[in-house]
Amino acid sequence: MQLNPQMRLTTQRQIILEELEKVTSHPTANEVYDMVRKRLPRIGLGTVYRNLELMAETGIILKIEVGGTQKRFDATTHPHYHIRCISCGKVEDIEIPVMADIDQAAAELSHYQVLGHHIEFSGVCSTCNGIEDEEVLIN
Amino acid sequence: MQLNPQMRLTTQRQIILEELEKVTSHPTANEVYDMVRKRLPRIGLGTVYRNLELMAETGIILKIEVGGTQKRFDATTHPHYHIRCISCGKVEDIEIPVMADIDQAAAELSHYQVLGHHIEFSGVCSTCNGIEDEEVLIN
DNA sequence: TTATGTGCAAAACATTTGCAGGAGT
DNA sequence: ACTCCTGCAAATGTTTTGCACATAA
Repeated sequence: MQLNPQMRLTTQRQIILEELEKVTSHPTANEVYDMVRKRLPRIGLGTVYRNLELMAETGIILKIEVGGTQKRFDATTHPHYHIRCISCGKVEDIEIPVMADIDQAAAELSHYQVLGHHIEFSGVCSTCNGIEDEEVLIN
Repeated sequence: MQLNPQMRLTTQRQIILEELEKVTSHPTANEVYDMVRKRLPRIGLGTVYRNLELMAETGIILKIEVGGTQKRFDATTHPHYHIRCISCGKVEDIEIPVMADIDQAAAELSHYQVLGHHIEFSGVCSTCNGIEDEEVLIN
Protein backbone atom coordinates (compact mmCIF):
# COMPACT_ATOMS: atom_id res chain seq x y z
CA MET A 1 0.00 0.00 0.00
CA GLN A 2 1.82 3.08 -1.32
CA LEU A 3 0.67 6.17 0.53
CA ASN A 4 1.54 9.70 1.41
CA PRO A 5 4.61 9.92 3.63
CA GLN A 6 2.57 10.89 6.67
CA MET A 7 -0.07 8.26 5.99
CA ARG A 8 0.39 5.34 8.32
CA LEU A 9 0.16 1.70 7.47
CA THR A 10 -2.29 0.37 10.02
CA THR A 11 -3.74 -3.09 10.45
CA GLN A 12 -7.17 -1.73 9.61
CA ARG A 13 -5.98 -0.33 6.29
CA GLN A 14 -4.14 -3.49 5.31
CA ILE A 15 -7.12 -5.68 6.03
CA ILE A 16 -9.61 -3.41 4.31
CA LEU A 17 -7.47 -3.47 1.18
CA GLU A 18 -6.87 -7.22 1.38
CA GLU A 19 -10.56 -7.93 1.68
CA LEU A 20 -11.39 -5.61 -1.18
CA GLU A 21 -8.81 -7.34 -3.36
CA LYS A 22 -10.37 -10.72 -2.64
CA VAL A 23 -13.63 -9.96 -4.39
CA THR A 24 -14.66 -9.01 -7.89
CA SER A 25 -17.98 -7.65 -6.77
CA HIS A 26 -18.08 -3.95 -6.02
CA PRO A 27 -18.98 -3.87 -2.37
CA THR A 28 -20.55 -0.93 -0.60
CA ALA A 29 -18.85 0.51 2.48
CA ASN A 30 -21.16 -1.50 4.65
CA GLU A 31 -20.35 -4.72 2.82
CA VAL A 32 -16.64 -4.04 3.25
CA TYR A 33 -17.33 -3.42 6.92
CA ASP A 34 -18.97 -6.85 7.21
CA MET A 35 -16.10 -8.53 5.40
CA VAL A 36 -13.46 -6.83 7.51
CA ARG A 37 -15.29 -7.36 10.77
CA LYS A 38 -14.81 -11.12 10.47
CA ARG A 39 -11.10 -10.51 10.96
CA LEU A 40 -11.22 -7.35 13.06
CA PRO A 41 -14.41 -7.57 15.10
CA ARG A 42 -13.89 -4.26 16.89
CA ILE A 43 -13.32 -2.10 13.81
CA GLY A 44 -15.69 0.84 13.54
CA LEU A 45 -17.82 1.62 10.51
CA GLY A 46 -16.40 5.14 10.57
CA THR A 47 -12.91 3.77 10.14
CA VAL A 48 -14.01 1.81 7.10
CA TYR A 49 -15.59 4.88 5.54
CA ARG A 50 -12.60 7.08 6.35
CA ASN A 51 -10.12 4.63 4.89
CA LEU A 52 -12.06 3.74 1.76
CA GLU A 53 -12.40 7.44 1.04
CA LEU A 54 -8.72 8.03 1.69
CA MET A 55 -7.60 5.14 -0.51
CA ALA A 56 -9.87 6.33 -3.28
CA GLU A 57 -8.34 9.81 -3.10
CA THR A 58 -4.86 8.34 -3.21
CA GLY A 59 -5.84 6.20 -6.19
CA ILE A 60 -5.18 2.85 -4.53
CA ILE A 61 -8.77 1.86 -5.07
CA LEU A 62 -11.66 3.14 -7.16
CA LYS A 63 -14.79 4.75 -5.78
CA ILE A 64 -17.71 3.98 -8.06
CA GLU A 65 -20.63 6.34 -7.91
CA VAL A 66 -23.30 4.74 -10.03
CA GLY A 67 -27.01 4.23 -9.77
CA GLY A 68 -28.42 3.06 -6.49
CA THR A 69 -28.18 4.72 -3.13
CA GLN A 70 -24.75 3.64 -1.97
CA LYS A 71 -21.26 4.19 -3.23
CA ARG A 72 -19.23 1.16 -4.17
CA PHE A 73 -15.53 0.39 -4.08
CA ASP A 74 -13.25 -1.55 -6.38
CA ALA A 75 -9.65 -2.67 -5.94
CA THR A 76 -9.25 -2.90 -9.72
CA THR A 77 -7.95 0.50 -10.68
CA HIS A 78 -7.24 0.15 -14.39
CA PRO A 79 -9.93 1.97 -16.39
CA HIS A 80 -13.00 -0.10 -17.14
CA TYR A 81 -16.76 0.23 -17.37
CA HIS A 82 -19.60 -1.24 -15.35
CA ILE A 83 -22.97 -2.80 -15.83
CA ARG A 84 -25.66 -2.68 -13.19
CA CYS A 85 -28.67 -4.93 -12.80
CA ILE A 86 -31.71 -2.75 -12.27
CA SER A 87 -33.43 -5.65 -10.57
CA CYS A 88 -30.96 -6.77 -7.88
CA GLY A 89 -28.58 -3.78 -7.94
CA LYS A 90 -25.47 -5.90 -8.56
CA VAL A 91 -22.61 -4.11 -10.34
CA GLU A 92 -20.15 -6.00 -12.55
CA ASP A 93 -17.24 -5.08 -14.79
CA ILE A 94 -17.83 -5.12 -18.51
CA GLU A 95 -15.01 -5.66 -20.97
CA ILE A 96 -15.89 -2.97 -23.47
CA PRO A 97 -12.65 -1.31 -24.62
CA VAL A 98 -12.19 2.05 -22.95
CA MET A 99 -12.71 4.99 -25.28
CA ALA A 100 -9.88 7.31 -24.41
CA ASP A 101 -10.56 9.66 -27.31
CA ILE A 102 -13.98 10.83 -26.18
CA ASP A 103 -12.45 12.84 -23.34
CA GLN A 104 -10.84 15.08 -25.91
CA ALA A 105 -14.12 15.40 -27.80
CA ALA A 106 -15.81 16.33 -24.54
CA ALA A 107 -13.17 18.95 -23.82
CA GLU A 108 -13.79 20.57 -27.19
CA LEU A 109 -17.56 20.58 -26.71
CA SER A 110 -17.56 22.00 -23.21
CA HIS A 111 -15.87 24.65 -21.15
CA TYR A 112 -14.47 22.04 -18.87
CA GLN A 113 -11.05 20.77 -18.20
CA VAL A 114 -12.05 17.15 -18.74
CA LEU A 115 -10.46 14.62 -16.43
CA GLY A 116 -12.16 11.43 -17.49
CA HIS A 117 -15.43 9.65 -17.98
CA HIS A 118 -17.30 6.65 -16.84
CA ILE A 119 -19.87 4.51 -18.61
CA GLU A 120 -22.51 2.60 -16.76
CA PHE A 121 -24.69 0.17 -18.64
CA SER A 122 -27.94 -0.90 -17.12
CA GLY A 123 -29.83 -4.07 -17.74
CA VAL A 124 -31.13 -7.25 -16.20
CA CYS A 125 -28.65 -9.92 -15.15
CA SER A 126 -29.16 -13.55 -16.06
CA THR A 127 -30.11 -14.48 -12.52
CA CYS A 128 -32.87 -11.90 -12.32
CA ASN A 129 -33.86 -12.55 -15.89
CA GLY A 130 -34.79 -16.10 -14.92
CA ILE A 131 -35.20 -18.67 -17.65
CA GLU A 132 -34.40 -17.16 -21.02
CA ASP A 133 -30.73 -16.26 -21.10
CA GLU A 134 -29.02 -19.49 -20.14
CA GLU A 135 -30.16 -23.03 -19.72
CA VAL A 136 -31.28 -22.59 -16.16
CA LEU A 137 -32.32 -25.78 -14.47
CA ILE A 138 -35.96 -25.48 -13.59
CA ASN A 139 -37.63 -28.91 -13.79
CA MET B 1 -48.55 15.70 -18.46
CA GLN B 2 -49.43 12.31 -19.93
CA LEU B 3 -49.88 9.76 -17.17
CA ASN B 4 -51.38 6.43 -16.33
CA PRO B 5 -55.19 6.50 -16.46
CA GLN B 6 -55.51 6.32 -12.69
CA MET B 7 -52.78 8.90 -12.09
CA ARG B 8 -54.31 12.20 -11.17
CA LEU B 9 -53.32 15.57 -12.42
CA THR B 10 -52.78 17.55 -9.25
CA THR B 11 -51.61 21.10 -8.77
CA GLN B 12 -48.48 19.80 -7.08
CA ARG B 13 -47.54 17.66 -10.06
CA GLN B 14 -48.15 20.41 -12.57
CA ILE B 15 -46.02 22.89 -10.67
CA ILE B 16 -43.20 20.46 -10.02
CA LEU B 17 -43.01 19.73 -13.74
CA GLU B 18 -43.30 23.39 -14.72
CA GLU B 19 -40.48 24.38 -12.40
CA LEU B 20 -38.30 21.56 -13.62
CA GLU B 21 -38.90 22.61 -17.23
CA LYS B 22 -37.82 26.17 -16.43
CA VAL B 23 -34.24 25.24 -15.65
CA THR B 24 -31.40 23.63 -17.54
CA SER B 25 -29.53 22.76 -14.38
CA HIS B 26 -30.20 19.33 -12.97
CA PRO B 27 -31.70 20.08 -9.60
CA THR B 28 -31.75 17.69 -6.67
CA ALA B 29 -35.07 16.82 -5.03
CA ASN B 30 -34.38 19.41 -2.39
CA GLU B 31 -33.67 22.10 -4.95
CA VAL B 32 -36.93 21.29 -6.73
CA TYR B 33 -38.64 21.53 -3.35
CA ASP B 34 -37.22 25.03 -2.85
CA MET B 35 -38.30 26.11 -6.33
CA VAL B 36 -41.80 24.73 -5.95
CA ARG B 37 -42.26 26.06 -2.44
CA LYS B 38 -42.15 29.63 -3.72
CA ARG B 39 -45.44 28.94 -5.48
CA LEU B 40 -46.87 26.29 -3.13
CA PRO B 41 -45.53 27.13 0.33
CA ARG B 42 -47.31 24.24 2.06
CA ILE B 43 -46.09 21.43 -0.20
CA GLY B 44 -44.27 18.65 1.63
CA LEU B 45 -40.82 17.38 0.75
CA GLY B 46 -42.26 13.87 0.67
CA THR B 47 -44.68 14.90 -2.05
CA VAL B 48 -41.82 16.25 -4.13
CA TYR B 49 -39.86 13.01 -3.75
CA ARG B 50 -42.91 10.87 -4.47
CA ASN B 51 -43.79 12.79 -7.60
CA LEU B 52 -40.30 13.11 -9.02
CA GLU B 53 -39.91 9.37 -8.59
CA LEU B 54 -43.28 8.72 -10.20
CA MET B 55 -42.60 10.99 -13.16
CA ALA B 56 -39.22 9.37 -13.66
CA GLU B 57 -40.83 5.94 -13.72
CA THR B 58 -43.40 7.12 -16.22
CA GLY B 59 -40.66 8.63 -18.35
CA ILE B 60 -41.90 12.21 -18.19
CA ILE B 61 -38.63 13.28 -16.64
CA LEU B 62 -35.19 11.76 -16.22
CA LYS B 63 -33.66 10.69 -12.94
CA ILE B 64 -29.91 11.14 -13.08
CA GLU B 65 -27.84 9.06 -10.72
CA VAL B 66 -24.35 10.38 -11.06
CA GLY B 67 -21.54 11.18 -8.71
CA GLY B 68 -22.30 13.08 -5.56
CA THR B 69 -24.64 12.13 -2.79
CA GLN B 70 -27.96 13.23 -4.18
CA LYS B 71 -30.03 12.18 -7.17
CA ARG B 72 -30.82 14.81 -9.77
CA PHE B 73 -33.74 15.35 -12.10
CA ASP B 74 -34.00 16.60 -15.65
CA ALA B 75 -37.02 17.56 -17.73
CA THR B 76 -35.05 16.93 -20.94
CA THR B 77 -35.81 13.32 -21.74
CA HIS B 78 -34.10 12.77 -25.08
CA PRO B 79 -30.94 10.70 -24.59
CA HIS B 80 -27.86 12.75 -23.75
CA TYR B 81 -24.76 12.63 -21.60
CA HIS B 82 -23.60 14.70 -18.67
CA ILE B 83 -20.49 16.36 -17.35
CA ARG B 84 -19.95 17.02 -13.68
CA CYS B 85 -17.62 19.49 -12.04
CA ILE B 86 -15.68 17.70 -9.35
CA SER B 87 -15.11 21.01 -7.62
CA CYS B 88 -18.60 22.52 -7.30
CA GLY B 89 -20.69 19.45 -8.11
CA LYS B 90 -22.63 21.15 -10.92
CA VAL B 91 -23.99 18.82 -13.62
CA GLU B 92 -24.47 19.99 -17.20
CA ASP B 93 -25.50 18.42 -20.47
CA ILE B 94 -22.81 17.67 -22.99
CA GLU B 95 -23.54 17.44 -26.71
CA ILE B 96 -21.54 14.33 -27.53
CA PRO B 97 -23.55 12.24 -29.98
CA VAL B 98 -25.19 9.31 -28.24
CA MET B 99 -23.61 5.98 -29.09
CA ALA B 100 -26.54 3.69 -29.63
CA ASP B 101 -24.45 0.81 -30.92
CA ILE B 102 -22.47 0.17 -27.76
CA ASP B 103 -25.53 -1.28 -26.04
CA GLN B 104 -25.43 -4.14 -28.50
CA ALA B 105 -21.71 -4.62 -27.91
CA ALA B 106 -22.37 -4.69 -24.19
CA ALA B 107 -25.09 -7.28 -24.64
CA GLU B 108 -22.69 -9.55 -26.51
CA LEU B 109 -19.98 -9.16 -23.88
CA SER B 110 -22.18 -9.80 -20.87
CA HIS B 111 -24.93 -12.06 -19.70
CA TYR B 112 -27.23 -9.13 -19.35
CA GLN B 113 -30.28 -8.02 -21.18
CA VAL B 114 -28.91 -4.54 -21.80
CA LEU B 115 -31.39 -1.69 -21.53
CA GLY B 116 -29.17 1.33 -22.03
CA HIS B 117 -26.16 3.21 -20.82
CA HIS B 118 -25.12 6.52 -19.48
CA ILE B 119 -21.86 8.42 -19.77
CA GLU B 120 -20.72 10.86 -17.17
CA PHE B 121 -17.67 12.98 -17.83
CA SER B 122 -15.92 14.58 -14.94
CA GLY B 123 -13.79 17.66 -14.95
CA VAL B 124 -13.43 21.17 -13.68
CA CYS B 125 -15.81 23.83 -14.96
CA SER B 126 -14.55 27.20 -16.14
CA THR B 127 -15.86 28.96 -13.05
CA CYS B 128 -13.99 26.67 -10.67
CA ASN B 129 -10.99 26.56 -12.95
CA GLY B 130 -10.52 30.29 -12.42
CA ILE B 131 -8.29 32.17 -14.84
CA GLU B 132 -7.07 29.90 -17.61
CA ASP B 133 -10.03 28.81 -19.68
CA GLU B 134 -11.72 32.06 -20.61
CA GLU B 135 -10.74 35.68 -20.28
CA VAL B 136 -12.08 36.05 -16.81
CA LEU B 137 -12.08 39.59 -15.52
CA ILE B 138 -9.82 39.78 -12.51
CA ASN B 139 -8.31 43.27 -12.07
C1' DT C 1 7.33 11.32 21.57
C1' DT C 2 3.97 13.03 18.82
C1' DA C 3 1.11 13.43 14.97
C1' DT C 4 -2.00 10.44 12.90
C1' DG C 5 -5.51 6.83 13.36
C1' DT C 6 -9.20 4.28 15.84
C1' DG C 7 -13.59 3.02 18.24
C1' DC C 8 -17.61 4.70 19.70
C1' DA C 9 -21.56 7.36 19.58
C1' DA C 10 -23.91 11.21 18.05
C1' DA C 11 -24.90 14.19 14.28
C1' DA C 12 -25.84 15.32 9.69
C1' DC C 13 -27.84 14.29 5.39
C1' DA C 14 -30.88 12.01 2.01
C1' DT C 15 -34.87 9.44 1.26
C1' DT C 16 -38.98 6.74 2.40
C1' DT C 17 -43.19 5.78 4.74
C1' DG C 18 -47.61 5.65 7.86
C1' DC C 19 -51.51 7.91 8.52
C1' DA C 20 -55.46 11.04 8.86
C1' DG C 21 -57.50 14.37 6.33
C1' DG C 22 -58.01 16.60 1.38
C1' DA C 23 -59.03 16.68 -3.45
C1' DG C 24 -59.51 14.94 -8.42
C1' DT C 25 -62.61 12.35 -11.30
C1' DA D 1 -68.57 8.32 -3.39
C1' DC D 2 -64.34 6.42 -4.03
C1' DT D 3 -59.80 6.37 -4.84
C1' DC D 4 -55.74 8.48 -5.09
C1' DC D 5 -52.88 12.20 -3.19
C1' DT D 6 -51.03 15.38 0.19
C1' DG D 7 -48.92 17.37 4.41
C1' DC D 8 -46.83 16.23 8.35
C1' DA D 9 -43.80 13.86 11.12
C1' DA D 10 -41.47 9.94 12.25
C1' DA D 11 -38.59 6.24 10.61
C1' DT D 12 -34.91 4.47 7.84
C1' DG D 13 -30.67 4.34 5.56
C1' DT D 14 -26.10 6.27 4.44
C1' DT D 15 -22.18 8.96 5.47
C1' DT D 16 -19.65 12.18 8.38
C1' DT D 17 -17.73 13.90 12.58
C1' DG D 18 -16.13 14.98 17.61
C1' DC D 19 -13.53 13.25 21.01
C1' DA D 20 -10.68 10.59 24.20
C1' DC D 21 -7.63 6.91 23.85
C1' DA D 22 -4.35 3.96 21.07
C1' DT D 23 -0.52 3.28 18.08
C1' DA D 24 2.82 3.65 14.01
C1' DA D 25 6.89 5.89 12.95
